[in-house]
Amino acid sequence: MLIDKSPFFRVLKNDPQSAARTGEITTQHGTILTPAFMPVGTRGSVKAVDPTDLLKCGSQIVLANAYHLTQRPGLETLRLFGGLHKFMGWSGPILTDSGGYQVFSLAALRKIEPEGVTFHSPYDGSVTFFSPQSVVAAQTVIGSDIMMCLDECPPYPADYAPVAKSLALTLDWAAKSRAAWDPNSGQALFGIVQGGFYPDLRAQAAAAIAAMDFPGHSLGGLALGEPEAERLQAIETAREILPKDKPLYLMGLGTPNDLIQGVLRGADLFDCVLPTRNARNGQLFTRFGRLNLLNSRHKEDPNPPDPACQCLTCQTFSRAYLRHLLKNREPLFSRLATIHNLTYYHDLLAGVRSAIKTETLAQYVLDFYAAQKAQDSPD
RNA sequence: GGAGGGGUGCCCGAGUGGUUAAAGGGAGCAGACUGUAAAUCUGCCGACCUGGUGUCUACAGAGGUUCGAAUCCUCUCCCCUCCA
Repeated sequence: MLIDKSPFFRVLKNDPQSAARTGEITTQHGTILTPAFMPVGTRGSVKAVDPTDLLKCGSQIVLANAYHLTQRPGLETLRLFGGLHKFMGWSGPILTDSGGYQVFSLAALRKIEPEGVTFHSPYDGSVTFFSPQSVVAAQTVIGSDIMMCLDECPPYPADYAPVAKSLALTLDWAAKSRAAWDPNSGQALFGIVQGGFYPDLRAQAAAAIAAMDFPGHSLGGLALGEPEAERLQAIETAREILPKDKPLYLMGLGTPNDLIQGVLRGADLFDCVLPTRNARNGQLFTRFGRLNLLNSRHKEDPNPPDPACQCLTCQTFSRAYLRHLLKNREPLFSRLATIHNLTYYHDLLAGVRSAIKTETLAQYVLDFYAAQKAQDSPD
């Protein structure tokens, strides 16, 4: 019997004036409307909120981290529970990062070799070796719907030669990851385009990754301190080379501005710790800029963080009360702030999807910046 | 009534003759945060003036010793513990 199998990715509509598009990614755990933002739940938990909160915020897919999960709780525990979905109580799609970012963020604790990376665990000091193959295997146990290749995320700034050398390693690992992946597993594997901010290296990376025929593509090594112009150039360079019938994921991005600029350059997926981390640190993203609830001017402010926001936090609580919770380290603050920031991020991209469909994206973007400018915003 | 201990900046708390406007916390104020070793980190934090090797005020109060005191001496006020 012939089964009509949905394609992994489908573009529903292209924006006539930019590279932006809206589409859908189909996984075994559900469909993701793109462009989409993925909240970061490194250890199988988006800090401060539970799966019910996530659904209410508009989260369609969450990100977890293969490196951290292998350290704790460990693959045996996850295997016992039948994968991360059941373990964490999230039945929607999951994307796992490989641990490539930890090659960057835990630079003092790892050693890179041609075959892989040796990490000294920040948890207990134990030593673990990660190869491209073992990382695919780990993500298979985790059961993520979208897996990432092990890569090396070079720091910024970096000279040409070391970036070129790093890229060669990442491309070698990508080929090995691709070979270790079972295309019929129901789990997708994305190749990662590195190359720093040298256009020829980015282009070379994009071409090489495209040739390996992954279900989707990621751009790594972004938002490491480089000027925005360089970041956007790197995205455009890769976008021109990568096939447009596959989803493009901008790893680690970003600010609301990064999301808009990414969308305009054809990005479909984003993830970033900013909405969740900054929430816990008292900073809320709103339609009119960032709001630091620590500031004393909110001490007696009866207004919600964002009057136009429909989230639980904005519908129920004042800035003054939220500031009170924050200053007294009440655990409730983290949840309420995270709910708001995630809702804002998801609303921003829901608006983008809608605007692309109605061919009003240009106006949507203009309105976004006009509103952001209404108050001081670092973006 | 007797014996002993103690009073330090908004709060707690180091410091027992000199580089002390006075460690360290906390509070307060501001900033940062981009594939999470982050409910974290950084800066400011006596007052004043144009941020300077500037002026003034300051370690319960008053007086004294000394070139120099939060630090030593005397008295006063207050607090705590134990014995009556």
